[in-house]
Amino acid sequence: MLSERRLEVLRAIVQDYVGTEEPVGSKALTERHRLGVSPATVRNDMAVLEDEGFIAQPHTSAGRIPTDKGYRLFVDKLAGVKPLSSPERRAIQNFLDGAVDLDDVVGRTVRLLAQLTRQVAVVQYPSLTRSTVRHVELLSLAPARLMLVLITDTGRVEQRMIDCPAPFGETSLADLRARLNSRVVGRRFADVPRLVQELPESFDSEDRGTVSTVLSTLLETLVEETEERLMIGGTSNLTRFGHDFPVMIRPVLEALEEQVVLLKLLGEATDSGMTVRIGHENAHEGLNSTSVVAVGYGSGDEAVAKLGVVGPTRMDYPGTMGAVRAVARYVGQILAES
Amino acid sequence: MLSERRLEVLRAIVQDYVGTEEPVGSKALTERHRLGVSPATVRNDMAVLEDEGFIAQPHTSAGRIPTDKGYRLFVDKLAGVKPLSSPERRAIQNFLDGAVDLDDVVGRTVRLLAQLTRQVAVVQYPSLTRSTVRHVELLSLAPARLMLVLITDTGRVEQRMIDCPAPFGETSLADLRARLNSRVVGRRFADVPRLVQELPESFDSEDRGTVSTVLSTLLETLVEETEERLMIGGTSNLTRFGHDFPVMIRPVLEALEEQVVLLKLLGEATDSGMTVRIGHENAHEGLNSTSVVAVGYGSGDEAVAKLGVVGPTRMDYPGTMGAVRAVARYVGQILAES
DNA sequence: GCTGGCACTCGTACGCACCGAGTGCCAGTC
DNA sequence: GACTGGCACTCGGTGCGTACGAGTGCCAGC
Repeated sequence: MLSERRLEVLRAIVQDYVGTEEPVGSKALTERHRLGVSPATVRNDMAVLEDEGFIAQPHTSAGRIPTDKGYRLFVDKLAGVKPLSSPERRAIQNFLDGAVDLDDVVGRTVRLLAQLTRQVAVVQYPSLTRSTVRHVELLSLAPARLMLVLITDTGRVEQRMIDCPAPFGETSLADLRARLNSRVVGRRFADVPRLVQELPESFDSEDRGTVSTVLSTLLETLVEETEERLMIGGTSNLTRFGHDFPVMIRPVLEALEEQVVLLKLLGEATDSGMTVRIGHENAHEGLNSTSVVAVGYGSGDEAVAKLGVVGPTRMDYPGTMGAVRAVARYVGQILAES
Repeated sequence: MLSERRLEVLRAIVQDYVGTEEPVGSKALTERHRLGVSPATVRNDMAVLEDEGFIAQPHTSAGRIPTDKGYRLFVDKLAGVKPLSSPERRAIQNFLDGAVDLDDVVGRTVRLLAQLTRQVAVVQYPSLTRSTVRHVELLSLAPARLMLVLITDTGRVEQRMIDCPAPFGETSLADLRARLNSRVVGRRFADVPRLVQELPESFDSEDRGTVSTVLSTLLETLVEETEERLMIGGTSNLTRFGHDFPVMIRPVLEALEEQVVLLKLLGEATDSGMTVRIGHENAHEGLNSTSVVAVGYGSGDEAVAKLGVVGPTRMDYPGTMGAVRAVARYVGQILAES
């Protein structure tokens, strides 16, 4: 186990490196932090920290920089989450309150996060799996062509075309619409399949085919749309990545374009509490020199989706975590209100 | 007026520079192109071209590179639009055919364009102004709370909540829904205001307030949503920008994040035909070292939206223009079918 | 009007010396 | 035993001078 002072040295190294973006040496450390010991002692501590793999030297005769493992220890043990200032909180609330619909909420959230953290922000649209149904609408576009519109409690709307096996009268349509809604409105998506299972049986045999088609389209929509959408922003912050950035930035931009990668990234975050993945802890290779801070957010107690930021491993973890957590909370509130 | 050969020299310079990304000298030119004259003659021609402002030297004793004005002449007079190969055409069609809904069409288009041109692609969602109404749906969520859903012929769906001044019965609702649809379905958005103008008068006085509210919400939606959405992709292609790219890329990424800027950019493109804006021809400062190739696309004869790419001024104009034009055509077809 | 020749420019690459931040180690001190 | 001051050493970065060569402009000659 590392002594208290050595941890203190590690903390100081992380803080200085994050601030200056330059390898930090023993002398500078003692000058900028009241460690109460001489540079020589700090050097000894650094040697130990390096042996343990928490810091490294880019080359001999240079200062030390934290390794992924060093950041990990810093995040887990040495740093808390820095709460936002109250002006910041107010600004968040004001900014999010102006949103008019779900797209707008997500869009504003992305911009907000990117601005607060000066990093790339990723926000997942509220997931359908945990949402409930607000309304199902059926429209007749042509005698044998219907449109199914599904509205969720989070304000999301999905629509699908349906080609019916047989013409379907307005009365039957109204009937189906009413029965469908009475069964599923207010229910969770996960429960819908069970709830509509026996619906076709109560219809005339001539309509049964269409009813089945409608239901299977509905179920398909539920499943397909669980494949989530997301929005990203603040990519210009990548230019602040570092000196050797041209080579770093490419794979990151590429990873950010792969929605699948990002969804997996957010998906890996644990459901409750904040997840921080540092450097090589990220499964995707292109993100090996980035850290991801993610957290779930939701309209109620439960998380319906996740949001987070992607930035260089050399980031201000306490500040970033504070911003991410605060934004997630406010977005949750906004969703609950609407 | 420039002689035929001088134009030929300019064309050769543009082609070589686009290919090599290096200033091109007189000797190299004569070697790579059959100009039929000696380097010395080419040098004279180059001096003239430089006087006229078509090419420039980064520094004395370096080759020449085209100026914005040079590219302009190249695009206008010296180069055509390079048609895609038929395998490419087939690939486009196959790729776009798999789309399931509007979001998917736009998403696929962006990826396709980015991949074909190896540049940043921008696709505007089909505009509502020129679309027609496929259906208007009204749902009663609570006694005095309605939801308005507007479905366009391009497959776009917009929804709005409405708080009614007074409770609104199911019968009245059905009545309003029917009358509304009979008036506006198949009509262009621009015509809707006129068509629904006198609708409230035919309702009982107690319902009239609600009807007016509904109509004004509908009109609002039409107007507000004319503020278009768009999707961008292929930003990782920016890394291929050039050597001095860190300093170039930042303002470009920033510009790309400003939807307003992009919309203006596409908006400036003329309605019919392809628009190419080169370097400083772009109003936005951050895009002064990029060129924008944009074209309108639509489901019928008329353009409903625009798409295009943003890349370095040093781009393969004929190829890019070919790809943009081809993609726009196929997207138009897809939209017309659905 | 085109061409070959020639002097000139200037950016780049390379070698080299110097500087200084930072280290590791060791002997001395509390 | 832990800390400190001192010291030799390493090595990347910087500045400078030189050599090189691509490319130019100009001019005389065909």
